[in-house]
Amino acid sequence: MTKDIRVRFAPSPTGPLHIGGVRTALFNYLFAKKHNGTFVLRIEDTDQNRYVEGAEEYIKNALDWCAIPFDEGPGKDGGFGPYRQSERKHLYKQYADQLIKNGHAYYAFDTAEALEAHRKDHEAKGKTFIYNWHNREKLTNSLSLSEQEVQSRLSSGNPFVIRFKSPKDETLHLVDEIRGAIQIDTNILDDKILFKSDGMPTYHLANIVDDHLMKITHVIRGEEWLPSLALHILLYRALGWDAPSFSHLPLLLKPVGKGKLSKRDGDKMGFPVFPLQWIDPKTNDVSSGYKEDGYLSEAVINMLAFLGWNPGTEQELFTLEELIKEFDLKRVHKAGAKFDPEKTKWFQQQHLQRIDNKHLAQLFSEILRDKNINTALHVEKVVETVKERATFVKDLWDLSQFYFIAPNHYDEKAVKKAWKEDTPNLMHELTRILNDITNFSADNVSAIVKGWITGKEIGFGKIMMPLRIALVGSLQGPDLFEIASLIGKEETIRRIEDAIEKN
RNA sequence: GGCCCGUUCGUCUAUCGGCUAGGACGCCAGGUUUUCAUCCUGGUAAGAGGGGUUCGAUUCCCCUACGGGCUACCA
Repeated sequence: MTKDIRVRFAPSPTGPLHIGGVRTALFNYLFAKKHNGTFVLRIEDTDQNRYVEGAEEYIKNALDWCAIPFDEGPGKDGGFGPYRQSERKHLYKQYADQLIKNGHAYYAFDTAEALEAHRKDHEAKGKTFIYNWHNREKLTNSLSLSEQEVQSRLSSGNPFVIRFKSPKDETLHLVDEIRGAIQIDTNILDDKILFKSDGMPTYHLANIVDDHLMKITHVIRGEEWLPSLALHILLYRALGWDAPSFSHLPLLLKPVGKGKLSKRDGDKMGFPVFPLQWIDPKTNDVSSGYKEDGYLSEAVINMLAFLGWNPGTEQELFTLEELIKEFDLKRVHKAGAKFDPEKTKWFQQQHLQRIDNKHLAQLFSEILRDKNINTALHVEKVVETVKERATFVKDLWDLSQFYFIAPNHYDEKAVKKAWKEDTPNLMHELTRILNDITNFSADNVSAIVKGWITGKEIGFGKIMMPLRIALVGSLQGPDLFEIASLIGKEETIRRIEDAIEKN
């Protein structure tokens, strides 16, 4: 029997979940579902100073909207809870103690000011201060101080941290599932703090302890963690635990310029960087979200999946189910990807087209309701005629409002181009023709009107263009006979008479 | 500065030693739509540079350049 696959998404509740975080969550989700595994959400709130009200709720709502729900997490215990690190606080200290006992960690009493002074000092000499074998003996810790001194400091309440004792002169052979073998010389590692003076573990300790306790088999996270991989592997070894497999995802970069994608890029270029809208609780600043901007979650997910991954075929349009079926970590690209808002729109447009007319009509009806449009028209038919030109559901209104509201003004350029001196007479004649039609289907009206035009031996444009102006108000829109048929004979004739009067 | 990761059209990417380097977005042109948009067809455009290895390198190795990340009692 193979081990059950368990993955986790472990965001820090320091603000709204960024689209890059959603991508990380998505890849974890896809991997888990592909292998019938479990997707765990763990809230990494060990830094109390950076905690932001509402951030956890936002994360959950975002995953919800994206339709990538977690199987286990806060409020959904699967036997490995609690899932907030702040609620697991009591668990970590014992492991830090164990590491001290085994000689893999030590107490350090250096103040932040003292360390800062060391850094400045080294910098002035053109060197980099690293708290490790180079100088740990010269600093204030349980390796340099006598045992009595350490005991007295501890019992007198002297603030301390616990640092990992990085091994000397060793070459680590690490494996990343996406990047392959990586070698690290342990001499360049610093003695990272595992346990803070406020009684909380740092990310490094909490992460390893929780991943172990929660039986995580595959760690899939952002590339910013790659430099910490050596430390993490060393921690597993020091604790005597088997390490999970690691995959580091490439980062999402700015559409233009240098660096990774940030909130400011979205503000500057006018595209959302967050799945859901976020209102900063302190400043009341509003950051736009894909949902509120009218994007379908399917489109956003599809777009995100293709940032750093591809199925190796030429298919680009995927449903979530298809993504699960095709997903493979081995096909994740290594290099960072520049975010492209234009392509996102394309995915949106494509996914909108895939919604069936009935469902789309339902979505559109909500907009009509908001606009107080009470219509006897068959909304599904309306949607059918304009759908293909829409990217967002909200586009449907601009594209089809003439169905519901007769034109109250006529596009000037169009009138100038198509409304000639003889037009009123022709339009009058047309109303008489239309009035005699009993079967007002698009096909029938089309056949009769076209036959009439042909018989008169005048250009189609002389009739079709003014008719379009009369029905739509401008020279655009779907097939004219479809429109006429949908709004019906009486309304069609009324609009033509209106146009004659007003032009 | 140090360490790690990366580098194919403007952008996202395919290619796992044989390439006329394929697809998608964007852009341009033509066609369909007797309108506009959609749509269809076509076009534009790429292996960072230099050394090796090899009969043959985009593909393997090295160097340089460039890009990215990390270098906190943040995650």
